[in-house]
Amino acid sequence: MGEGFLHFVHGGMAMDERYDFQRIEERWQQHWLATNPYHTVTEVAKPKYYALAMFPYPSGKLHMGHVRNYSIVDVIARFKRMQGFNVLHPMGWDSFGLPAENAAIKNQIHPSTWTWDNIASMREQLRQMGISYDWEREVATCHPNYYKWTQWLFLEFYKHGLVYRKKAAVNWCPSCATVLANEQVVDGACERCDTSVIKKDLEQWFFRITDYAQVLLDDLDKLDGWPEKVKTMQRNWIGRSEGVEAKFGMAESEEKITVYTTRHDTIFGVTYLVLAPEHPLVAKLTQGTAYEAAVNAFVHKMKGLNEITRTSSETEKEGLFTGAYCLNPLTGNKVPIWIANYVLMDYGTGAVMGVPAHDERDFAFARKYDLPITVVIAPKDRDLDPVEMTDAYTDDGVMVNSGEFNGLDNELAMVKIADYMEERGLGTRKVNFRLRDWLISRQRYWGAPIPMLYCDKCGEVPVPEEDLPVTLPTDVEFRPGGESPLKTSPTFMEATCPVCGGKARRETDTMDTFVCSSWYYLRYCSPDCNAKPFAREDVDYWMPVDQYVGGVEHAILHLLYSRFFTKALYDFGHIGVNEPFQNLLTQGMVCMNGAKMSKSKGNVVSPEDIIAKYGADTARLFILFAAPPERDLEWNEQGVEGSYRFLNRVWRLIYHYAGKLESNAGAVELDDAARVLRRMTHTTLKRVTDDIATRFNFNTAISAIMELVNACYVYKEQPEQNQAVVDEALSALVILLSPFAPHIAEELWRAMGRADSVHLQQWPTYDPAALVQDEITIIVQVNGKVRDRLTVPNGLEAKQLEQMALQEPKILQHLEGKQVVKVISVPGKLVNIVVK
RNA sequence: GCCGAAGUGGCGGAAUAGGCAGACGCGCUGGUCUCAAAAACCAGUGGGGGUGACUCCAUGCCGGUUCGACCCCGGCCUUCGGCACCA
Repeated sequence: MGEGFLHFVHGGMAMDERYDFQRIEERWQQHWLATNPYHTVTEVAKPKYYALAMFPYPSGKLHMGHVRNYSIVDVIARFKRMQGFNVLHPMGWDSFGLPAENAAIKNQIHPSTWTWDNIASMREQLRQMGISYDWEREVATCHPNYYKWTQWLFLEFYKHGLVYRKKAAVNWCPSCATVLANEQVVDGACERCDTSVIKKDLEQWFFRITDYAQVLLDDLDKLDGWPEKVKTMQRNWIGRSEGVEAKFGMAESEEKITVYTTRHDTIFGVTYLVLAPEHPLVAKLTQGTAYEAAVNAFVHKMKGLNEITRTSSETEKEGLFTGAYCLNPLTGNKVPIWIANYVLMDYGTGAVMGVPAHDERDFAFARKYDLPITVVIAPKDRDLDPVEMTDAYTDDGVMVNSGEFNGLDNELAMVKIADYMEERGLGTRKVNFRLRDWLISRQRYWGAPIPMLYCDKCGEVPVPEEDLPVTLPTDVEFRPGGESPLKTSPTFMEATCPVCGGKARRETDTMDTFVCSSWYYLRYCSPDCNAKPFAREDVDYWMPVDQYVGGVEHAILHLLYSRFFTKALYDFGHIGVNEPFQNLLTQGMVCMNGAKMSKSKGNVVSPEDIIAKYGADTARLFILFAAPPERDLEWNEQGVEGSYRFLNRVWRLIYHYAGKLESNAGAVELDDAARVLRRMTHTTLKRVTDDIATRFNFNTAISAIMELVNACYVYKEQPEQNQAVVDEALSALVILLSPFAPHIAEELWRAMGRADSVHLQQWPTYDPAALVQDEITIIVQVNGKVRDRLTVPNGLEAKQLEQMALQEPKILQHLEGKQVVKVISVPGKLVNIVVK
């Protein structure tokens, strides 16, 4: 046989007959804790690999979703490490946030105490999982050494004009008593607590993410390693559209109303115009008219409605005529101005034109209020009669009733009309985005304080860099209410203006926790850096993250904000990459009885219990075996027992051989059984390597390892066994198992007499020569149906196979009375005989 | 409504490039061992028909391409996820 990459088993550590997972896991966890074998440093000469799981909020308890997430990344990290990469695999805590503060109010415990206690217990649980983290890089966003730099970055964005303060109608969650970003409002409700969100007019801080809308959209095309689903969701969220802002002059004044439309080819068909109830012109148009009272009542009613009912497409369209008219810029026709619930003030211009013939929503509205319908685009195959129409016609067609544009395809008219309007000052082309600026102010205590001051003389003043961090005061009261608890701290509020030296007032709002999590992957590169948020040389080496893994629930929020941060920091010249995450894997949920595991559904299985009962290796193995990573996973305790049984089976196999295999005295001719086992060893090496490296299909990788174990058991029954072949198989087995079940693999490795760690081994490569089979099975089909199997020498050519197939008695039976039309012969695979 | 993903045994899932459908595991059935049980080990396990060698059916449904389709194309159905008055 070949020289083989492995040595022989000759007794190592004494081995228990029983697989005592508790003792084993504890032993190696202690060892890893003491030696931190996964500590990594920047080594420019070595190829790097940055493996990252989304860091958790420290709720205090690990759940199965965490276990799955971290197990997946750990396999990748261990695999890459064994392949010779310098692997960065850090862990930390997204540790600011509301639950800590709610606990403070409820239990009279300080958020800081609550949080750090939780971190301690979760860190312990992670250690019990045996994940290969570099614990020296641990970060916590609530630590002053971290949030100092969050504040520094805020000021950096401020300096570059990407942070501003404005008064705006913002989303307010009455239950959380704070404002929310658009992204945190789901179906008009708070994404945390599901309470209906209301609008409040407040002075708030914003990040100018809209400046990056176009590049955030464009660069999605570069992210080949991201799931299409996530990119689609981001594209959707950014919501780019191209259209025209058209100016409608008033019939009886000099006012102009600007509307935004993407269907300027239909402007000739405008029969009414609608303003958002909040539109500033509404009051002006109706003041002192007969319509004023009714319109005011309508506007008042709309303001009282919450976000859900107001923006749901289920909601009946409701509107009211204002009594005013404007003029169609293309036809000069008088157009009535309405207000309606479905027009939103914060998109476009807050005013839309109504073209019932070619827009579903306008059609419904026009039918309801009996507004005229003018057809301006005709389908090629029929005529449209406004009276007969039951639906708007929204497809392409030929222009009609459109003056000089009649007869053109509407797509061409789109261009011509835009040109026409621009030439005459009737409108301008405009690109619009649905993405809004990111509101980051939170009226809560447990967050990074926004480092700004207000001076009566100098106005808004940033806290100087040398005064950072602005630390959270401890003399605050926690009580439910709408004001930041920081306002209850006298020592915090009062400050000195760094510009004039006079009295200044501190900003009391804290930052959205998504700000903290938008750059933590950079801090991991140089967690101890004191002069900057991160050291340039470290970031240059480690970034981008090679593989990021987390739940799809962050598809927009965290992933979009992080991309924005990376791009901005790139533009400021602080980092050399403009996308943070090269490859993204969105793992599926952990379910039980068909529903996502959750407290509210009462179908939760605690990782602690599973680890206590079966051990971490079993838990990891099952969770990786039960489904591929992207797919939802159905938890099944019997499946867990299966994984536990498998580890026991491996244990007994090694136990059987440990100390009994002796050094082989040179090359021996292998018999059939030994050759089969050796081939199995090498096909398994290939399969497992491919499954991990190219597809992250850990479930099939584990299946392959199981098959190798089964093959070893079969070979164990051989009276004459080739010890070198067995040793090679067992060594491969333990190495292949090591990323999945690190504790037992280490224990077995040592029991096999190895002095060094299995986790420090080089990932083995397979011997292609060992895969070669002398004889292979060829299937023989007649009309595509399998009729026979032939065992033939490997390497026969098509013609030879065909001849052999045509001589088989079984095949001849099927050919009887038929005529052979054609024979397809694929060497190494099959022969298909087509008959009539 | 729009966008996306997925539908394969009793269950979780395999089939990597269009070539043996159901790997691996769970469950179940039978057996060995045992006073007995558990564990472990061995055998079987998609459905129908046949004593049998065998044979027919089968990857949500209908059609197509192909010597050959779980896989490619067209049309539907169902489930899940996202978006949802964005002008």
